[in-house]
Amino acid sequence: MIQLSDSYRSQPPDARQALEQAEILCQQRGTRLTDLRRRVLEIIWNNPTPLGAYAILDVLRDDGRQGAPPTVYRALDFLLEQGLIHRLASLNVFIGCRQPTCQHNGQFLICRNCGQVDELNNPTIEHLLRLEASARDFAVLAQMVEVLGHCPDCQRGAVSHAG
Amino acid sequence: MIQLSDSYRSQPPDARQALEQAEILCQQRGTRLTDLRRRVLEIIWNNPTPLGAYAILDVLRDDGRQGAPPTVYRALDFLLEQGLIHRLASLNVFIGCRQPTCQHNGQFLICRNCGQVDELNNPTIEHLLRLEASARDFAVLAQMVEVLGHCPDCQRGAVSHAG
DNA sequence: GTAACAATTGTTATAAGATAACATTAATCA
DNA sequence: TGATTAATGTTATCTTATAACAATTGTTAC
Repeated sequence: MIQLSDSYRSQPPDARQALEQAEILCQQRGTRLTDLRRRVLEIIWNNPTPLGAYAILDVLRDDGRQGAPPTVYRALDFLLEQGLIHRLASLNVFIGCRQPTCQHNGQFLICRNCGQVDELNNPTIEHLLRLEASARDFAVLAQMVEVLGHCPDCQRGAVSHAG
Repeated sequence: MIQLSDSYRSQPPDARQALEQAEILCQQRGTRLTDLRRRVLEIIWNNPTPLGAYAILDVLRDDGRQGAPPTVYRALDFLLEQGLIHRLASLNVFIGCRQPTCQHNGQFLICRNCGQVDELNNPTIEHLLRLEASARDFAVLAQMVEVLGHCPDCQRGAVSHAG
């Protein structure tokens, strides 16, 4: 009997809630969620699909903020360190983490058509990878599990593409 | 009882053998393994660690060949299509496939220190991912599973870094 | 409060990875 | 052989990411 992981796409991402949680987490950890960092996190959560660094920069500039690539990348580095966002290496984009309280890597279903991403958290997969690694004396720092394909909507012929 | 996958690092990669097999596969499929494509595959296999596109281009130029980025990327696209190489998205590098005859995605243990990569093939992980996907009506095109960490040698304090 | 120090952000420049568009050459086939 | 397709050459450009240093802001000791 195989247990599937919880799904998170069904719970629509809530930017406000994510920001509140981030605030609390950073306070607990003694790290500083500055204006810039909070705003970057908010931009990521507000978008229906994950954004690249330069797309985030564009929004910051629309805000009237100054900024160059390092501005964004530094904020992203902080958010990654705090486990508040994930980076999807196959698309070079960033997505808000649905469960920032627990250390995890997550697995992602990425739609190539519309860019929508579903974050899973199947502990068996994570466990199996750790098992394979330790059987080879390999010390794991991070796992990247990304599944590329087509989401249900796009299979049905929806034509909206990622913005 | 969990079954671990075969390991491939123990079998040292053999460029000549890989090229022979590629030749046969392309012949069977009616695709053309041209001089350029064969040479790119050979360059990838000859290197102990996976190479990026521009590193491959450098070697081609050392050969005395003409070439620009598209030259390499087109050859890489062909080799990817034929399943003769894999692309590691977390490092933007390319590695020869140890079992090009069967359709698979593979899992990779990538050493952040020395760049060595071990290709696994744990069918359970692949199966679990397909299961998770189909439970969400997600149509899978490709899986990307990459584990970043430190290989046994580098844990023991070997200091050689990726070239 | 203020000086000293650390952390964050601003700024310029550039590195690294990838592709678009079109010209040229090589292979295949009627 | 000429027409057609596939592959490669070539130039330019786009996207992603980081290095290096300056300016600003926050924090702490006094």
